[in-house]
Amino acid sequence: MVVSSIPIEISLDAVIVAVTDDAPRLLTIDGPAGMPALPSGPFQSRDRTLEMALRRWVLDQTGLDVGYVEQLYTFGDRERGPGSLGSADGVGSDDEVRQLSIAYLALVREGSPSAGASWRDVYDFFPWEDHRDGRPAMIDEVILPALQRFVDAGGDESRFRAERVRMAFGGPRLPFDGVRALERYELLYEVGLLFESAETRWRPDGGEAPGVASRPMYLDHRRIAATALGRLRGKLTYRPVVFELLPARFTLLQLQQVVEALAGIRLHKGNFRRLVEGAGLVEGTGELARTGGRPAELFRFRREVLGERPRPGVGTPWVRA
Amino acid sequence: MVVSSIPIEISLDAVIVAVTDDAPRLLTIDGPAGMPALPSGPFQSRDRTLEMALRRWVLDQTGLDVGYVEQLYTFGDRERGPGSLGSADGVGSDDEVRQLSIAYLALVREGSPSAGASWRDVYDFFPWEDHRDGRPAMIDEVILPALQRFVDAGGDESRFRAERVRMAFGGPRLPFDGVRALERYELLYEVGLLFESAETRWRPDGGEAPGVASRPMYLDHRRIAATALGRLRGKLTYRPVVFELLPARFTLLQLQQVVEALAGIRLHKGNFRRLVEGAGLVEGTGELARTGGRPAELFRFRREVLGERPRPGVGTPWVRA
DNA sequence: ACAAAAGTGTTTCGACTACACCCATGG
DNA sequence: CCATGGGTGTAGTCGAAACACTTTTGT
Repeated sequence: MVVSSIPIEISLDAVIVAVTDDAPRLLTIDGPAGMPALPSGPFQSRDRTLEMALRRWVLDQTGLDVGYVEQLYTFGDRERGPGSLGSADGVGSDDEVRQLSIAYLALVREGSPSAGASWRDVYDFFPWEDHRDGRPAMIDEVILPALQRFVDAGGDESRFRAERVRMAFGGPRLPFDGVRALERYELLYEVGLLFESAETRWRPDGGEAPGVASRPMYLDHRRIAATALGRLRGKLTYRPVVFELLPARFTLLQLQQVVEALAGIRLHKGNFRRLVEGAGLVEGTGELARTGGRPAELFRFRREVLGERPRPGVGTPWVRA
Repeated sequence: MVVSSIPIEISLDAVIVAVTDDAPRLLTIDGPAGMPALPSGPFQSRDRTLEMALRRWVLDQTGLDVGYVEQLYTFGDRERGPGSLGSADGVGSDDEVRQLSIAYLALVREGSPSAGASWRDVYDFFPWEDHRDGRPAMIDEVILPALQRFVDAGGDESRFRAERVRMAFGGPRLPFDGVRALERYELLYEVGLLFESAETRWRPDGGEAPGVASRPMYLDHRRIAATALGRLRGKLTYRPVVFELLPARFTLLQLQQVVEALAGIRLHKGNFRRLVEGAGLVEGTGELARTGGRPAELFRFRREVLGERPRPGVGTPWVRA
C-alpha cells in the first residue's frame, strides 16, 4: 500500500501466437533499430481489468480479436536486457526510469493484422527448440561445447553450472524437456551466445563467442517470448488450449501437427489419435475433408471434457524424426 | 513502451507460507478495520530485480529471510474487491487511483516475525479447502445448496454456471481437485457467500445469503492467497518445493504431514513412503529420531533428483479420512 | 500388554508405449 | 500401382492404488 514515487513506465506486452501451415508464429512489430518487438500497449485506467485493456489495444492496433488470453509474468528488472541474471550486480543509479512490463500470452486462430505488425516463425528466434526434424545440429556443434566451456570456467560454481546445463538441455538419463525453454534461453543469453546486447557476453578465452544463429528481439522481448513458449508447452499437456489455434472443425492430423509445432517434437500418429479420442477431447462430426490421400473425418472439440477429466490435455508421447 | 500518466500505486505483496505442527500458516499483518492483510512493500527502484526488492522489505519488515520465492500474479483490476468478476461492469470514473499489486509466493521454514505480523492458519480463510478429516460438512450443507440456487437463477447461463460449479467442486465422476482453490474462491465470492465486501453479494430471493463461516481479509488479499494456495498445491506435484518448508533432516512422516497440510488431503502412508523414496527425492541419513512410537530414520532431500527426473515432486495418491 | 508409529510385500489396475499392420483415395 | 495420409490391434511396461501385514519403541 505504499505509493511509488519514482518514474515508472508500465506497459502491457502481448505474445500473440498462431499456427499456420505447421509453423508456430508470433506477431511482431518493428521496434527500434529494425528489431522485431512484441506488440505493446499502455496501461490505462479506463478498462476494468488488465486483460480487457490488453484485448482492447490489441484490437485497436492490429485488428486482431484474440481468443484465449492469460497473464504470463511481470518483468521489472532494472536492466531490462533479456537476462538480468549475468551482468551488473551492484546497486545502480536511482535516476533512470523503471520499466515495468506486464506480459500476456494470447492465442489466435489465424490473422490478418493491420499494417505495422507481421507474423514471424517462432523458431527463427529459438532454432534450438525445434526438434521435429531431429535434434538440431547446432545443439551439439555449438551450444553444448560453449556451455561446457562455461561449466569448466566456473570454479567453485562448476557443479552448479553443470547441473543447470543438464537440466536445461537434458543429458544421459534425462531427456530434453520442451517446457524448459526459458531456462535454455537464459543460459544461452548468460553465456553470450545470443546477441541482444553485446555487453554481457561471456568470453572464456577473451575472444568472441561464435554465437547461435538466431533472430534477436528488442530489449528483453525474446526472453518474454521464451517464457511464453515454455508456458504454452506446459499448458498443452493439461488444458485443451490447442483448440484455440484450430478452426472449429479439423482433422486429427491437423490437430497433431499443431501440437507438434508447439511442442517442437514429432508425435506417434497411432497413439496420438487414440489418446486424444480416448480422453474424450474430440468427437467426430460425420463430415469428411479432402486431403492428400484418403479423406479424413472432421472432428470437433468436446467442451464437455472440461467437466469430465481433471486435467484434459494432450500428452507428448513422442517419436524420433 | 507507453508512459502511463494516470495515478498508480504499485505494491509488492507477499503470501508467506510456513507449516507448523501440521497446520499450513500464512503471515499476516493488521490491516485497516482490524482485518488481516498480506504483508506489502513498496516497489522501489534501488533493487535490481523485483524479487530482490521483495526479499529486502520482507526482511526489513518482519525479520524473515525467506527461502523460496516465486512471482504469483499481477492484480490490477479497477475494483480491487476480491472478485472483480461479478459486479460493476461499466466503465467507471477515471479519477480514482489505480492499484497495481505484484504478488509473490514465499516459503519459509518457520519463523519468529517481528511485531505487527502474525501467523494464521490458512484454513481459517479457506475452511472448505481442508479435507484431511473428511469432506467439510459446510460444502454439502451450505455451499453446494447456495451454488445450486445460483445455477438455477442463471437463465441462459445456467448450463455454463453448472459447469463452473462442477469444475470447481467436483461431482459425479469428477473428484474435488485441490488445485482449483482460486476457482472455488471466486465462485463463492461471486455468489455472495463471503463477506469481504457486502455490495457484490448475490441474493436470489432478495434476502441475505447465509454465508460461509470463514475469516475475511483486507481488499482482495484473500483472493491473492487463494491464488497462492492453488499454485502451491499444483507445484508440489512436479517440483520439490515441500523441502523449503522442512528442516534439513526430517522423518518421512513429517514430510508426509507437510504435504497433507498443503494438499488438504490425507495420503496413504505405505505408498507415500515408497513413492518418495522410489523417486529418489530423499535419502536416509543413518540417524534416528525419537518420536511417539518406534524411532524413525531421518531423511534428507536429494538435490541430485533435479538432474534425474523431469518433474520431481510428490504426487497425491490420497485416501479417505 | 498395548498404543503409536515405522516400515515392508504383494496384487491389481490402468495409462501410455512400441510396433505392426490394414484401408481408401488421387495421380 | 504406388504415394499419401487415415485408421486399427495388440502385447508389453511402468507407475501408482489398494490392501494387508510385520517391527520397534515408550508407557
